[in-house]
Amino acid sequence: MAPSSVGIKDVAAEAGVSVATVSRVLNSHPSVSPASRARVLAAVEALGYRPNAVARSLRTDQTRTLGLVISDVLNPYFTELARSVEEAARALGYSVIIGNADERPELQDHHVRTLLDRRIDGLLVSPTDGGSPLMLDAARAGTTPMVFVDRWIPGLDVPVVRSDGRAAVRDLVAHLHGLGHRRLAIIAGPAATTTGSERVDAFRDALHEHGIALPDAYIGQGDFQAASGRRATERFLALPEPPDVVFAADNLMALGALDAIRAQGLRVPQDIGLAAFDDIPWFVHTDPPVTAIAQPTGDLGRAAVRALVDRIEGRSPRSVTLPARLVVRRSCGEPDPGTAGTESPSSERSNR
Amino acid sequence: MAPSSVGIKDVAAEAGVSVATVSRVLNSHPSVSPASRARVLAAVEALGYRPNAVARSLRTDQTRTLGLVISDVLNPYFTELARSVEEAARALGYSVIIGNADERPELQDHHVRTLLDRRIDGLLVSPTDGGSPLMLDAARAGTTPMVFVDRWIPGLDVPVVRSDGRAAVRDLVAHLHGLGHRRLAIIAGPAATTTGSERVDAFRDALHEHGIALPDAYIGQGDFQAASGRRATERFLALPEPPDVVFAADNLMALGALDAIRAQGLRVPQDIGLAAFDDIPWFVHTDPPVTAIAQPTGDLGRAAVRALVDRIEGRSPRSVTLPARLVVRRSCGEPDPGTAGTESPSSERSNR
DNA sequence: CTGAAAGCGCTTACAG
DNA sequence: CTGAAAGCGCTTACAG
Repeated sequence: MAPSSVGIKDVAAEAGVSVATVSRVLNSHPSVSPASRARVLAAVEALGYRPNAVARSLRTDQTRTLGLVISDVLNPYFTELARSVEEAARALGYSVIIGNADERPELQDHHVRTLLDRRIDGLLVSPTDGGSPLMLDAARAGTTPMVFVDRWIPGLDVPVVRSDGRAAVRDLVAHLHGLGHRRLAIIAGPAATTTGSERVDAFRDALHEHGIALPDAYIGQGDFQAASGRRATERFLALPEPPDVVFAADNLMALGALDAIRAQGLRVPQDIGLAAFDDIPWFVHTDPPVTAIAQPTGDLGRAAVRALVDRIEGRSPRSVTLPARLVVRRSCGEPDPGTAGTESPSSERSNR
Repeated sequence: MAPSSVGIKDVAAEAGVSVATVSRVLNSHPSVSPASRARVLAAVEALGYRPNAVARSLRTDQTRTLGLVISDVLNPYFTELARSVEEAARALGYSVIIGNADERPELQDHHVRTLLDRRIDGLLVSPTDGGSPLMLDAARAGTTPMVFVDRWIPGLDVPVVRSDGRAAVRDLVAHLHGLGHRRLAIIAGPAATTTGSERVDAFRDALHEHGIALPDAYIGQGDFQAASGRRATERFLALPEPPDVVFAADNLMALGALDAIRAQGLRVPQDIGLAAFDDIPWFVHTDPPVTAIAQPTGDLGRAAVRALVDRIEGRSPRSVTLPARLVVRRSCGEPDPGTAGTESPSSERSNR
């Protein structure tokens, strides 16, 4: 039954010691006699006592809690990131509170504010925009240790844990070029986000290496969510010269692109090719399987937690950049037989 | 710069009033003179003061926070549920802390315990098992208001918000029967979970109405995660008489089933049909599009929050059961032309 | 090894 | 309308 209204005083009374002694036992302070310890433990057990974390936090000024503000929970990439963050944090004795920004700066700020008010020990953020005043203030004040993950805000003294997709994008463009595609379009994320602008830049640069230009009409402005991918793709398809291939800067916009393509009764890759940034399990089973750039999501989450906890505990972590890699499937046309990068489903999901 | 170490005392000093007055202004207590209010507000602004939520919670004995323990974050169904829960909670002035059980009872208990220690105002749970001692204790003690969502634990005085899939399962079986399928198999969730057992029962009952039996060999034991769906399907395929159609009791096991089917080089629906409980955006684009039973996920989340907040505020909510519905696509064979239940992508995702 | 006491940052009767 | 003071449930020097 153990009514949770039991306090440390009740335990002290039951054990016949002072609350100080109870507290010491609970915090495994060395100087407690074995006898007292046993009595306290017995009382704790008997009463079903659980320390009030709120009171403890107020007193110790630490919550053993990390905040994680992600851009979009409906995005499997962030969901996987959140999972690995929670796991790594738990291993170090921290809880994590997740805030979902839904790609909306105001919602992001709402969560950051709430998290800060709760006095979390550290904050992991994947910023939805170029830096709201609140975010800039928080980062510059430095009161709460911060680390950026996936996306970041330039010019701030905050470690960044992310993956670099430049090489993979270059591989992708080489792959597309090899298949004979020349009209290549991209659905970009918001220019204010680092991943939004970087992926376009990397794409443009890679095209340039092949002597291909990236006309404005081939840059669709998306917001990393499905609906924007659909709209951008509709616009591409309405062009006098539609692209041969569309590269979606994240998996949700690729989903939207598939919606748009399907709505027009077109086929992938015969009528138009599709590739995506971020690889997810479903891409193996879409019609056709989608060629994608895979990030080492689990590693990113773990590295981010490590960096943040380093900061919290007074060490000075450095930024971490991990490589992404191209996974070729069939959505841009048949690759030459024997091309590397294809995979079996078992190898692909072995770590789930 | 507003160092966050500013406390209410600093504000009081700056405004030339007592901390009591500052507190009253912050909590919009009526009896404060306009002059004092203005001075306090100015001081708050000048110092960038933010109340310490930990201290406030300790004092008021409420955290304005809801806990949500879901079975698996990697499951898009729960992710969508979590999103709607957070949204509904936020509208009522509550934050929500999500705990991911990963379908593991110990992990579920870990999160429940942590949440209770943090003195959340209410707890929403989708139990991973039939009821751990901790969960039973918490529910019976009633110290923290609780509501079950999706799954529940029988015999407890805790409101349940869920969707009833019986009718939809019957529709599914009728659909399969109409297509000429007679050997129907199911990949079940853990028998200890309500959704695990209910879906098998509904399936068995529906088969019975058509004079079809459900042999043990056609019941694959899964755990709602992808790998188990793969294993169960491999076993089905190795049978002397493999089933015509496999019904996966959730979307992740359907993903696993697709993996297994693809690994054997078989085609859906020609070689074997597939249907799933839970509909997700990707099912429109898999090869082939997957026939699924859709739950009103957003409504469930909202209803769950409403019920929980009712409990917290002293009202007595009743349980809520919403219907699920069958969405026919092509993964079990071509439906007769003109059959209802098919849909366009736009109508389908109009609420995202 | 142990206990009395102060104090973490707030809120809220209570008295004026 | 306002302030002094108590107290939420803990932890932790301090003194013994």
